[in-house]
Amino acid sequence: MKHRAQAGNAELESQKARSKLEDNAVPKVGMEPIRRQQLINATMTAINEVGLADATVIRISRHAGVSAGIISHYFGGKDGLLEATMRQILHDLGTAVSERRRTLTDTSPRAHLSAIIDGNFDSSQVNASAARTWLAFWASSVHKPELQRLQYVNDRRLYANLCHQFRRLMPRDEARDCARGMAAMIDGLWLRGALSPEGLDVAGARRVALEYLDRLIRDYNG
Amino acid sequence: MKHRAQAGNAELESQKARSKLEDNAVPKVGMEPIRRQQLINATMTAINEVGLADATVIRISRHAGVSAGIISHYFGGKDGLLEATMRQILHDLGTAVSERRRTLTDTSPRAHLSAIIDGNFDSSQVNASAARTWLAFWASSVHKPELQRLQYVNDRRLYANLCHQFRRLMPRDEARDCARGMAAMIDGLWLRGALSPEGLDVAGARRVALEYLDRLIRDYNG
DNA sequence: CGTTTTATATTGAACGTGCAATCAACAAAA
DNA sequence: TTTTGTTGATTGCACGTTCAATATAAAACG
Repeated sequence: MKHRAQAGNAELESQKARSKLEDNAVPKVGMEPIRRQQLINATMTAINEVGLADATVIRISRHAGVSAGIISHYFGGKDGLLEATMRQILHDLGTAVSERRRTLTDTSPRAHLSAIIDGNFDSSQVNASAARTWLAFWASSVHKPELQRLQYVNDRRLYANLCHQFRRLMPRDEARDCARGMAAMIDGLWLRGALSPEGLDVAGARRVALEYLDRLIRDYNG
Repeated sequence: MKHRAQAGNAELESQKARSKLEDNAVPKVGMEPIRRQQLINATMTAINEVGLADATVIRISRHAGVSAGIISHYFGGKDGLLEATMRQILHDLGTAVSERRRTLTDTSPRAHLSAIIDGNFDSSQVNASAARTWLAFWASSVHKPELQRLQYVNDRRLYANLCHQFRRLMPRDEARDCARGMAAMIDGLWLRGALSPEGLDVAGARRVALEYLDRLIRDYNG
């Protein structure tokens, strides 16, 4: 398992350096996890470059350095790849958040809440590829039940986490509004970052979000 | 001018009632503004129904009760129609905001700011068609220069309006952060409303946004 | 007033393009 | 020999655009 993962990383790192000939000449076994990861990364790269509408299977597979047929082979089709890509992004977000919360020494509500905020602005999330892919999935999830389900689960998790921490500080109804507001603030900063040609100003976004957090809890806890 | 506009409304209102035969039998002059509006409305309806990716010219034109060729005739092509649709939405938003600010009796910063908030949650903006069309354009504006330009202008206008009002209450740097935060809050509530299957809870969104506003200005002005 | 001419409005079949998916063929590893 | 990995030409389909054809409204004319 460890070895395979390392081999995968090595493959990925040298992906651009390898020529097509080398690639053709070395069909090894155990490629599936490597290829899947390559294709997911290539999908984000392609969406960042030309948008979801023009991210064709040929374009994506070229970015991954493989042929187009591979996508159907490993993901059953383009839709499967897009779904896997969204899963990856959601998974990375979940990891970024829970990792920060796990390593907290301070267990106060404020500490948890700021860890949630920081996790949402983690570098794995705010780079141009991830941000624009997020945005594309937001838009298309509205009309694709499977993506909608993924988006909904993620959304509820963020809200529930926020609500639970605010609940430690204030009555239920107030906590609900605070969680609503905080979730909207995070998504809004995110959205504006994805739309901005310069990308998200992480420091600025964190400052605004944390200041909002402090205003929300000022009346209840220092 | 007045007559033509009224004829246009009459056309629009009876749009669904008229049969194709009637339609074919009555090619009148002065149809351009009517058709343009019909097609823009049909575009939003189609995007609401199946998303931007599946909003084909045939689907849109069927919604408008005309043939597909008309789109190229009046808008030069599908892209022209999409651009005109985004322009319409931005125009409606601008109108909703400036109308509320124009009729203010109270000229305090808080009154202006809450008018801006209310305008952004105006009924012309928060219905499912408009909200989902907004979302679709957000995503595609990233890769289409003309849509990006429109989106950017609108964005700066909101930010500048917010900043100007906050500036009346506090120093420049603080006002900037407040405007940043308020803009993110509005967009975030909007985004979450567009993603939610139940649509935007306008009353709840206004409450959260206004409460945030009051927290921001509490230290400076009652 | 009736008739011809011109301008405007609209259709829908035809066309070319570009896409995702398929699959026969091949290559290396086990 | 079987399993796993990969290619790329082929296929079929759906899309946006074009344009010849048609039909009415308005204008010009006698």
